[in-house]
Amino acid sequence: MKYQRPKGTRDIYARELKRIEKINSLAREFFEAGGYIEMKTPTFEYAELFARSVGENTDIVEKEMYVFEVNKRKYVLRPEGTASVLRAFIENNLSAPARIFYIGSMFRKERPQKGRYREFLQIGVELLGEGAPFYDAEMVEQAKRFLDLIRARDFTIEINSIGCPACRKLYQKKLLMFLKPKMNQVCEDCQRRFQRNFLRIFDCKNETCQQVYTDAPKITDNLCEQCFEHYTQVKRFLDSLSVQYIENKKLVRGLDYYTRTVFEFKIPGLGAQNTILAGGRYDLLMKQLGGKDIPCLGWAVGVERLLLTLPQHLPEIKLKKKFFVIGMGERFINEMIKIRNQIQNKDGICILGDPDTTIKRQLKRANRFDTDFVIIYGEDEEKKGYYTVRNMQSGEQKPVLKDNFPEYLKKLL
RNA sequence: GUGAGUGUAGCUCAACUGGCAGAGCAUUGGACUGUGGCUCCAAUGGUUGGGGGUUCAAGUCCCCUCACUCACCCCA
Repeated sequence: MKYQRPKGTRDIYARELKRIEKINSLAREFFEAGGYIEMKTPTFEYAELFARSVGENTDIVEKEMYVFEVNKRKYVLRPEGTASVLRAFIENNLSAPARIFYIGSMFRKERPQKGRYREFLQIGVELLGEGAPFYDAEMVEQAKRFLDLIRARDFTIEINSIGCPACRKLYQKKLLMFLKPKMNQVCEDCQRRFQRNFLRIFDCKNETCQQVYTDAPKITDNLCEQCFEHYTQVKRFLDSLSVQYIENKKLVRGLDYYTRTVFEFKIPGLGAQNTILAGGRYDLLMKQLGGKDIPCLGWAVGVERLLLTLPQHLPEIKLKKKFFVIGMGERFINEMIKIRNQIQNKDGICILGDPDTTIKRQLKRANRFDTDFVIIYGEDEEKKGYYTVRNMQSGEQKPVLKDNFPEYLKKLL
């Protein structure tokens, strides 16, 4: 094999592509009905943008971005959508509150595994300029409705509050006091995590680490008064909205910019990558990127992971009927074309057989193409002025007068 | 970046302790000259991922390398 696609990328075609397009179009309708506008931001951005938003010392920035340099300027293929949307919001002087959604490829240079690619599709939404707890709850409810719409099943909703920098600072001290004597019991990764992004230790998959953390103080129980009040109200609104959720005090986020409410939607049976949708509040990011000091929140869903969880036939895709035109000799070409055009104009799928070959061979082709109906045209048909229409499933076959064919077609389609 | 597993025909996979590289499906042709699927017969199809080594002999053992898969890190 001479050429191969780059590691972690996919060639998407036929049914798979149709399913993705279907999800995308459902998403568009869904978000537009909710008053959101679609935004397309560039696939690449200046590298600084993500260092500042996602976090200087997250792995995404340190080792997972596709960085390239042109004329001494550093660019990256975007690893996520939020930073770009905020940048665009600021740069285009949009007014808050703004409701924006996006659909597009993101890029991360990770080792691929199940449900993980180096180029992957995300659908995301951002609600810029709303700080009230009602909107936290509404976004969770919106995410749930979206998954319901595309008929994802068996997902669980986990929520938590990771507070603001003020409560986190006090909490960090408390956690350190608890963990200091136990540091030698946790894995190397956790020791490193504690230095860089200390909340992430709760994400560790190591069981002995988790045992240590079970008794550790949680950020959720150490929120400042305002954050606590906010979180309480978010949960109250979720109850009013009849959203079933699990409160997971160990739930944290990998990106640096999150504050207060965070949530993840998980589905079992996906291997290690069981989070299909995630989001939360990021009240400080807008200002950090040079915009006004306004609170924001959002979520994003990984399309590939989503598709892994949906049964093959979902989302429903209307199948067009397939036709195959058999001509019994080159001199029937014009009539074959005429038949084909009639079918295609009425939104049917139609391909032509090679009139130089036998009817047997053409039928075989038609069969392999998974044809619904075959139209046969040859000397007999010419003489008597009809088309022979063969139903490939039942094998039934009958002559249809040329004049009646458009009418007959309508019934078949 | 780290670890484990797997690479044999277009696809799915066999091949004992190192001893002639095979089967099913698919493809092509025929049985069957304007009628596909089913059946039967036959044919085509291979640098065993690549390179090196050990050996009389390597798909099999050793080393290197590439790719894929899963997991870790990280994350949707």
